[in-house]
Amino acid sequence: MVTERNAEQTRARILEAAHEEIYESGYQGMRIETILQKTNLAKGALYHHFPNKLALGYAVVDEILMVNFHNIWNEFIGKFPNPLTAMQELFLWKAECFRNEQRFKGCPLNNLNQEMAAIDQGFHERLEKVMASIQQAIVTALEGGQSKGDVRQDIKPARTAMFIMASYQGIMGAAKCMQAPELLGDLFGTLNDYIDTLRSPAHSF
Amino acid sequence: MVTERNAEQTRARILEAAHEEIYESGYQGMRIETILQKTNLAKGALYHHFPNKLALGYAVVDEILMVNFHNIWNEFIGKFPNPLTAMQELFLWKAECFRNEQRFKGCPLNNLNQEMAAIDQGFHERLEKVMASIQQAIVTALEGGQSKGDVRQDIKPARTAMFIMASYQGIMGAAKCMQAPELLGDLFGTLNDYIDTLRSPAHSF
DNA sequence: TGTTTAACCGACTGGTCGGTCGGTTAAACA
DNA sequence: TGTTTAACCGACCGACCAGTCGGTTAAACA
Repeated sequence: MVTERNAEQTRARILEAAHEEIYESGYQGMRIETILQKTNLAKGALYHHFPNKLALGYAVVDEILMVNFHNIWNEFIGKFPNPLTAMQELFLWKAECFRNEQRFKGCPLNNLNQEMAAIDQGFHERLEKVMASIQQAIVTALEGGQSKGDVRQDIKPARTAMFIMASYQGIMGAAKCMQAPELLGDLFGTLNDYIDTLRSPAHSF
Repeated sequence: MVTERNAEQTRARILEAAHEEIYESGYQGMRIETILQKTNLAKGALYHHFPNKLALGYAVVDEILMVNFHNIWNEFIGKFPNPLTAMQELFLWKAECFRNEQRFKGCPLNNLNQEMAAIDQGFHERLEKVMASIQQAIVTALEGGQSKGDVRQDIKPARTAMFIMASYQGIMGAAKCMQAPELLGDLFGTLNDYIDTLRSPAHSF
């Protein structure tokens, strides 16, 4: 049965449009009006689903950014048993994704972080949760690698995971600033060189 | 002779207040009204020195961010002959600077980059210029280190410089996001471990 | 089919904020 | 000391934009 009104789907469309707009212009630069145009909705519809702009922003973090990361991460971690290789492949894939971007907008999570983490407590809490979730995923993968003998025993997973995450975002940010996604290949290549130094030397014999 | 009106000084005070406000709230979050309060000036005075908000933002990049970086860089590069050591010391000093920050606001340059580089062409051009200037400074230092035998011959200065710069900003961004400047010690420590791998092996003998 | 309800509509509002403009005053200079 | 000019003042304007609210309509259900 076809229904012209579908609350859940409408909500999802609003969220998706908001995500795009935040990625495009930042949270503060996002305009409700633009979202209405993109979704072909009237203002009342949007404010029926979200109490205000801030709640919409929060929902994008909780329901889009969090989910997107986990989908990609699980895909790569499932494909490559060695977590170091999985990360390296993920980075190379990212570099490939954006290679021909005409206007490279960087990492959505990093963008929001830089813009809002120090300004708004609610954003800070939610973004920190996403970051912690990513870090935890990397830590778990590294620990798994250590017990399998793929990863050096002497590295501290928490510390290493945080550094890789930070470098990743820094790289995306630098390429965005230069408006040069073609730099991603080199930059992730250098990061991957570092990741190679984390491999267990046992494999060299 | 004491003058109550000093155009140059007034302009500098406006610039400084604008810089603080951008660091505090981002360019889009910066309010002209706040700058007027901070400087005890009327609107007419501000618009006498700057045609509009955008020009003020641009001037902050050109005249504050650019200068601040070079001052710090020259200080460390002058103090430590080995460029790798100079960078490591600079990072450790930064970690120390922010250790007890109650609200860690990250790197001013990175913040503006993330917020404006993809939105506004004028900001992009100016910020790219600052980034290129930093990269060039690192490249020059690395090349000097190579000819002195302090830095491995097989690394590519341009590529390495860009990676270090990206990692630096990523680290500042991650610590900002977590609102945890105490992480800087660990993160810069890990970056410094990487920098150690760039030292010329000749020194081991 | 009548009733209820939740989804959706869109004109309007109220506050915010960048920017203007006619004026005032300090400083430099003749 | 009179004149000019640039520094500075601050009331006001108008555009923008998040959010409201009284209404309308599709869908579910009795």
